[in-house]
Amino acid sequence: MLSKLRNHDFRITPQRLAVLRVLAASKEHPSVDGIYKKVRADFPTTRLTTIYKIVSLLKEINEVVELGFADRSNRYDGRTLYPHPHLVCTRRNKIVDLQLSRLEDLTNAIAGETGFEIATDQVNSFGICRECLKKRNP
Amino acid sequence: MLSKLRNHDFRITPQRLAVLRVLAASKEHPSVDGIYKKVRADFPTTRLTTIYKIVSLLKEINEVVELGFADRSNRYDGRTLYPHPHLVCTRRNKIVDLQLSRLEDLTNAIAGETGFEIATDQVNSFGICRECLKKRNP
DNA sequence: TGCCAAAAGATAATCATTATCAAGAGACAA
DNA sequence: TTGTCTCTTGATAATGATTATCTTTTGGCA
Repeated sequence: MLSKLRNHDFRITPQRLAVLRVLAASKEHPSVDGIYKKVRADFPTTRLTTIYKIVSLLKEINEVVELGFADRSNRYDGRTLYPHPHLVCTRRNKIVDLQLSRLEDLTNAIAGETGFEIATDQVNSFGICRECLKKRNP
Repeated sequence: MLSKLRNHDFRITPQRLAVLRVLAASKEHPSVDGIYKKVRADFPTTRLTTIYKIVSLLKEINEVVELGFADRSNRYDGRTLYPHPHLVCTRRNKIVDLQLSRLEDLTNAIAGETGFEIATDQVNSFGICRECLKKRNP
């Protein structure tokens, strides 16, 4: 993953490595602030503004996928680098990845019907996950 | 549409009527600021903060659907009051509605496979629309 | 017509994100 | 290994959308 940084003539810094490490280890789609808090555990001098710059950089070279929501709580996925559906549990505020081949079919159908050249997709479902449903209805 | 306002014991004000009128007439999914500018044409004393309150109210009673994007440019749809896919042309920054029965199938499939109780969906595709493609490749 | 709760207006605060610029540090050459 | 140069970080301020607070106004009903 840092080979991509090298290829683009970006310098390898401890902060960038730390962000990459956090992203690679985070299944929960952290926010910029979430990444920041984890990076600070190892590098207490790091500033939030630096995390923003690194994330923005990774976005540019497609090493991270940005998930945007209406409440402007952007989250980042550094593990699955192509568009894929997400399930958002609104009770726990948890985001789960979803592998769904049908998404590709859907995208192709949309492109075919409309003549759109589709660059990326955003497919999110909001609701309550199985675990939370169980807790409510024992 | 204002019957819904009455049902909820909300007062009918000129500003609310104006916002409803703008939403009903707008196919282009305006932002809060866009609504504001149009309302001001008729009611120059209206403030942006008022539009925010009205839109937030309409969101609560499901008279408007909020479309959230990663660049936190929220847009509002007052014409199609159930979740539906959108096509975003990133060149013109235009948003087009999409009628697609497959979306319901997709939602049902997701719910079935994961045990999620899905409340709402967000399906957006980003790319370049047919018209813009034509302009680029004459 | 008058009352009163609700809504609009005015203003300030908040919060995520971006911009600016000086200080610090990768990476490469000598 | 050191020096240098440019890119990156850190520190700080600015921006822009949204929300909160409080006062004034007004819709709806007696």
